[in-house]
Amino acid sequence: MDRKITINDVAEKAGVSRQTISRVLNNKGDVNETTRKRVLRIIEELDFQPSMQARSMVTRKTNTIALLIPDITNPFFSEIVRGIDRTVRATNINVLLFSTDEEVSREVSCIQLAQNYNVDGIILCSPRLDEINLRKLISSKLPVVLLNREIAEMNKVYSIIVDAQTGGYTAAKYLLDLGHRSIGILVGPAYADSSVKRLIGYKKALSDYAVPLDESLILHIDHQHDKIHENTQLLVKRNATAILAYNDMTAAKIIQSCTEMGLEVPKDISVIGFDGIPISRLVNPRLTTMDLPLYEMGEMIANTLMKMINGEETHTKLTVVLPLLKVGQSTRAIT
Amino acid sequence: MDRKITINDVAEKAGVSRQTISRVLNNKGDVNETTRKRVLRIIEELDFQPSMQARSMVTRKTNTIALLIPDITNPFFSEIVRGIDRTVRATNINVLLFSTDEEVSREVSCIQLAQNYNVDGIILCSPRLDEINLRKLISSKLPVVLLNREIAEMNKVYSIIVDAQTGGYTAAKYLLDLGHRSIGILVGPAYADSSVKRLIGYKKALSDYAVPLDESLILHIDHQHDKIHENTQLLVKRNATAILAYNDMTAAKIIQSCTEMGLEVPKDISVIGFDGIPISRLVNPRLTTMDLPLYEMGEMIANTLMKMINGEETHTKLTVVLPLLKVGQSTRAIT
DNA sequence: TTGTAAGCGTTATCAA
DNA sequence: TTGATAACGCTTACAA
Repeated sequence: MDRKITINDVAEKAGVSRQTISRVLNNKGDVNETTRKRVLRIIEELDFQPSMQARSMVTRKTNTIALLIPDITNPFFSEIVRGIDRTVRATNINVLLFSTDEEVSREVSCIQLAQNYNVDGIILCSPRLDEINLRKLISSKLPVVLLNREIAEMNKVYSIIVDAQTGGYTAAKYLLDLGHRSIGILVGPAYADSSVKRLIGYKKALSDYAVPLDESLILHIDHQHDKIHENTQLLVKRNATAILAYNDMTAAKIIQSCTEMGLEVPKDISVIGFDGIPISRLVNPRLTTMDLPLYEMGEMIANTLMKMINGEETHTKLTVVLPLLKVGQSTRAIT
Repeated sequence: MDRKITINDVAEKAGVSRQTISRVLNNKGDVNETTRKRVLRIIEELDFQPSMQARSMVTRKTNTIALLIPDITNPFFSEIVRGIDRTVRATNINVLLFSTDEEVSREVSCIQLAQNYNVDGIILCSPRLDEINLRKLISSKLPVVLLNREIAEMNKVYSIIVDAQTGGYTAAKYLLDLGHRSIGILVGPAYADSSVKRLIGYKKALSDYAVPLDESLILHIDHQHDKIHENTQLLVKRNATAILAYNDMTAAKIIQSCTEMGLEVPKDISVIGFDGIPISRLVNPRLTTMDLPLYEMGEMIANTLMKMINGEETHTKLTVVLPLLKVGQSTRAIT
């Protein structure tokens, strides 16, 4: 039964103390060049892998961050995760991934877990987590970055949020400019801040154009059972000439539903997405969407967290990302 | 400066030894019911989070597995990851995610890192990693599961692979049955086993139908700079009436290129995808594709790895997953 | 330039 | 039912 090779095995074989091995490992303190070479050779020979656990215990650094997101298969998140991963990688930090499925109980236990792991920092995307648990987390010494979640009077936390209101406004305004007056909107669950904000923007645009608000054109979808098809049918039945989709994935499904109903996009009905994920360019017709710099958002998140971890003061407490209109072929002027 | 609460703090406050706290924590050994209650209350009060590092050091279990994949934004992987994550979660195991971008040097260092973390097991998807490094990993005591990679005479490892050959054969046969005789194929890089196998299946189908092989219809694409548009143009110029795509994402891009060239899919040209990712149902026209049970593959991978970790003998050393033809609207019979 | 001793926070083992 | 002691593998601080 072969035990794992430890620093002691290396020390013994090299005929030096384990402290010297440690010095070689960490390039710290002076080590005789001959000794260093020999130690390195022996490390290689024995295929010695220093234990991060043991190291963490004394350095109080794990070089690991926790990442809590609802669903890794959602391209919105996976793009951001890629940005985060690529960025932290350069600093030898690794990512512990927790998928939460937006279940609050799971989020709470994942946060606990992350703390058990003594991660150096945590990135949290969780629209539903209650304020009490959120504040508790932030009050701990652990550096925290929030994605799409703001919290008042907490200057120990950094948030990056999408300006959903302006996004909703811009998208609606664009359709209004195209002549649409009956615009349906499919937003996310009502508890999500982004849904609320998106609706405010939408309503503001309508009112700016003196278009009376038709509440029946506002529909909410649930993350789990989305019922896009039913909702699209409803909106069509209610004479919507354009639809603001919850996100690009939803937009693609809406277009599909329209096609199945014998409607052509954008000839018969316009559809506009949100997020600007890679797929938005691949569906047919190419989506008009509110584009977000997802990868770059991941970079910003990671960079800020790393600064916090290193104890550097960050002046930025909040980054607001503005979605930009990217015109594709899923919208057109009404005649 | 508030240190982290340790088991000793709890012990002191509860007026018992730390061993008793440990017993309560692990439900191991007898503890007086009154004591247990008190200890639990104090744990709650102090918000004590046991350190996994310290625990791991003595138990030699980290409850963590490493997951090495090329790219998390690729839906093929993110679906599988979701299956893995959901499955291991039930056993209180967590996932350390390493994105490798298919760079061999990074793969090697990630494997090292995973070992530094003393993970309990590792899931590896790395078509390019050299056999020497791979065998070295497998020879260690660490349980390993390979995705889309077989290795000979190694009965310490479990592989799950897609039957790319049959997949290529079935797809090509389907197109041949539809009357196509000039079938282009876009496969992945030549070093990837899956590309080679896919081509073998494709060629076999052609020969079964006595269709002469036209090498100019076989194109390889690179993971990084895919040049789908150029390749599609080439195939069209060479009079392909159908194209077998590398995967669904590629298929969507091919369709887009065709559209830009003024060709209609499937009227003018048929396109068939591979993998059956969710997007295949959302592009227009809906993709005909070789469908794979990605989520379930993730489950299988996770379950097998957990068995290996628990020291249970697994009779299965290899799972071959058969892609099934799922007819959509991107293909049609030639007249 | 190198070595010795102590300690990180937990569990295992044995004794009480 | 509980406690004392050693051990896990490493780094830090100090001494040689």
